Amino acid sequence: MSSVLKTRPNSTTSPLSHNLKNNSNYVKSRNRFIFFKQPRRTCLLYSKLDFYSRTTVTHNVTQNQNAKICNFCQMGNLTNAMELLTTSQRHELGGSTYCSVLQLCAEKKSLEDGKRVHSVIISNGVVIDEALGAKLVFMYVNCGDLVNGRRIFYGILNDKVFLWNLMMSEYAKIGDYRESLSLFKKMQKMGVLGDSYTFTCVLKCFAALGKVKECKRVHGYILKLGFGSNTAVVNSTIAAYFKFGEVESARNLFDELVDRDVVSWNSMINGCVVNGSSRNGIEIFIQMLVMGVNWDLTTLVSVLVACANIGNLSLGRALHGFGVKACLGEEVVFSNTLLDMYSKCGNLNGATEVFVKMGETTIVSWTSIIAAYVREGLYDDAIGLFDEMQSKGVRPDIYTVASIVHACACSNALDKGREVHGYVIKNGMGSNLPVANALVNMYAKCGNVEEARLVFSQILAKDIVSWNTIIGGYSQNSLPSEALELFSDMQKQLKPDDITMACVLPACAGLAALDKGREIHGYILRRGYFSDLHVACALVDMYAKCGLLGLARLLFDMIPQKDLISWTAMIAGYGMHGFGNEAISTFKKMRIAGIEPDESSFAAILNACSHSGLLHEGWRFFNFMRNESGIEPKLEHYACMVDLLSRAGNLSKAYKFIESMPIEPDATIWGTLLSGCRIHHDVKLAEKVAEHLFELEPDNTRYYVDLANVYAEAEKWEEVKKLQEKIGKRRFKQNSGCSWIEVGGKFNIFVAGNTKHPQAKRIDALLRKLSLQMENGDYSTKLRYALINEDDMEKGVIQCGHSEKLAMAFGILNLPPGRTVRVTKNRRVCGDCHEMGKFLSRTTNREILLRDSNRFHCFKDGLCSCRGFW
DNA sequence: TTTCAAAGAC
Repeated sequence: MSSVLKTRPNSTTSPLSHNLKNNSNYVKSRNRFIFFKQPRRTCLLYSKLDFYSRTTVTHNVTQNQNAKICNFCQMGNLTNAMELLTTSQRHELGGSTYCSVLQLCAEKKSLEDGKRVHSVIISNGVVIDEALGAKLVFMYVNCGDLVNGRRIFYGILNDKVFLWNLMMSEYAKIGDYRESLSLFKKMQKMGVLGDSYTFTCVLKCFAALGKVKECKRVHGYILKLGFGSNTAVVNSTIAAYFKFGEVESARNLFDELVDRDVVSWNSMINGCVVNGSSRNGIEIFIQMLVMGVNWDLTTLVSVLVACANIGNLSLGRALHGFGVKACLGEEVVFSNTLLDMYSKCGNLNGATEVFVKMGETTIVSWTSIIAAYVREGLYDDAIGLFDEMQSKGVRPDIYTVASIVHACACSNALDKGREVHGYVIKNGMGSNLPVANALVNMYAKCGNVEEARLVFSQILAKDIVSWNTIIGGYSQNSLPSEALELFSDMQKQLKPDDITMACVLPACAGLAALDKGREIHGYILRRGYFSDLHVACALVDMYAKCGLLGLARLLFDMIPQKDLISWTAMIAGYGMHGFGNEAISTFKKMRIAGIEPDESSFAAILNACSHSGLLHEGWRFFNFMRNESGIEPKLEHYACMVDLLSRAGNLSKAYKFIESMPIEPDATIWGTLLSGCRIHHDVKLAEKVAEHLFELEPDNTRYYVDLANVYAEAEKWEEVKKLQEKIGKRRFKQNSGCSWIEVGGKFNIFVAGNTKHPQAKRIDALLRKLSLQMENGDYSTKLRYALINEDDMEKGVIQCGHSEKLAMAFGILNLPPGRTVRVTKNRRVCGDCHEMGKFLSRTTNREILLRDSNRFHCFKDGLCSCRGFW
């Protein structure tokens, strides 16, 4: 083995590459158990075989013919050897001649010739004794025909351990570890004693099958048999322990190993790297250098992977130099690893340079360069490379497919994603988990939840990634109930991890499912997941959206390394609760902490300003964003500004502002101005604005309702009637407005005019009583609001039964005195209910927290925290 | 010995 590595790494005239190229046995055999491949051992074995041939096959043949054939064999001339063999008479051929030709067939991997030799042997009636049988087995196995190899092997019942090893290692090589191990059992039954090669193979098989106990038992057996200091055996024991994550045991074995070879060192380095301690792997490599141990291609590859894992570009570059000096530059595996290292260290140029300079490329090279582009967010380029690769006849494998599907997911390329899905099905890759999971993610990210669910349901052995992906998919597509349902299904089969938490918490936030959120928080604390930034941030967001702003702040303060997203979550939390000034001071603190806002954090701060009516501050942020941060405002930013202007009564300014926008205003922008018109009773402008809206979204009921209310509030009843008729003719499709309240972990959902609830009568009685009190007291019912509401559209009747009112009344009736009533509504709160909320809070001495689709309303002592900004 | 899949803010 070490003969390949005579060179010192720094030698400029390194024959390493030369050796690697000319000694084809080396590279290909590195990971195989088969000992024939090792030059020295090969000779040993061959001489053994020849010995058997010479001693056991009878020589009653013409020496001349046999000598000729053997001569051809020695020269490697299979064609001539075959011709002579097939044209010779039976009596002219000796046993050793068949063996020589079979040997050559095996070397040349010519199964066809090998089979012909076999049939000649049969037709000549030659007795297949142990030696000839062994050669036949060797030929078949070496040519990849394990079935025939095994048939003959069993026929001759050979007790020579090397043949058993051959069979076992070949089965292990093709991944049939069970067959390999069953051979080992048969071998033991027959009383054939295993040698170091046998145990190396047995360990490899048990390790591959994940059989920890069996590996340890074999380890004990090995020690008993005295193989405890055999380097090859210890090397595979080290590898086995690493496979099970028992880093300490592996380390101890290595430390106690006297004759360490390069494989021992490589096993150590690679074991550390795959067990998540890349730094230790690098340290061991350095130790190797210090001690002057020769390294090889495998060493460099493992250390490069370590560099990629921890982003150590400078060491990666140094290793690049090492490799080139050692003439490994032409090794495709080296280049592939190098390419991936540059990419994972964030150096796309380096990766591209390696790729371009590569003489020979493989599917791994293509996949790595595609993944490099995906990593940098250059999805279209990645897809372009994918197409280019295919046009060059390189067929994508599961790795390529998983990468490209991911690119499709990130760039919303549903059509391309579907095309790749077709390729996956056609090529039977659908059962590969990373591929299937990537597909689920792609469909979900492209907003196609049904197809995501379909692919998910077809995965037979779903893993944690599959579950997290589908739960996250539902969360992101605003289907929180489905996400929570899947979360509970998942718990029946798997233990959720930190990523599950980050996937499911937004669903709790979406539903304002405080009890569920608290339960998950408990789980997070028990498992120590709070240290994960994603989890912590999702938790802050969840509490803010469930109305516990103080707790959100407390948790936010506990995050040691706050990033842009956590700051933004907190700013948005303050904003939706109407704490504009706190949002601003948080924004300032963020910048002091050295974190610069992006367009999302500007959206959060502008929203906060608009929910608190902070007009001047809003403008300041807007200008700062445009002029100093150099971020081009998007629709959501413009919407905040229109909101601020129009609420403050600057309606014509707002109109001009919209007209001056460099991007096309959407319905949300115009809708915001229409709301402003309603607040300030500007009928004329409202009509003008509504025209835009009816054109942009003719099926959206909300804008008809808003305009109708503008008319109603101006007491233009004729116009109201006309609009109602217009509405009546249209058939609107929409989700119904509903409100819900969580009591005792159970959701109570109310829709407008709901009379089917078990407590409907009690609720109705309470609301009637309160309405009467309102009319008699300070609260003159704002009838104008009640004239028409979006919720009334479905029922067609105006009634005192809006969902949020029902939910608030239910909360008061069912929650203990003093407990805050938390209600969530999927649309904006109606004015009538808003008044009722204030009144309820005073008469029942309760705090009522109502979250509508826009923000929080905290009703307390007859007042609302929104101060009219909603 | 190399290539792949899941999470947080607006």
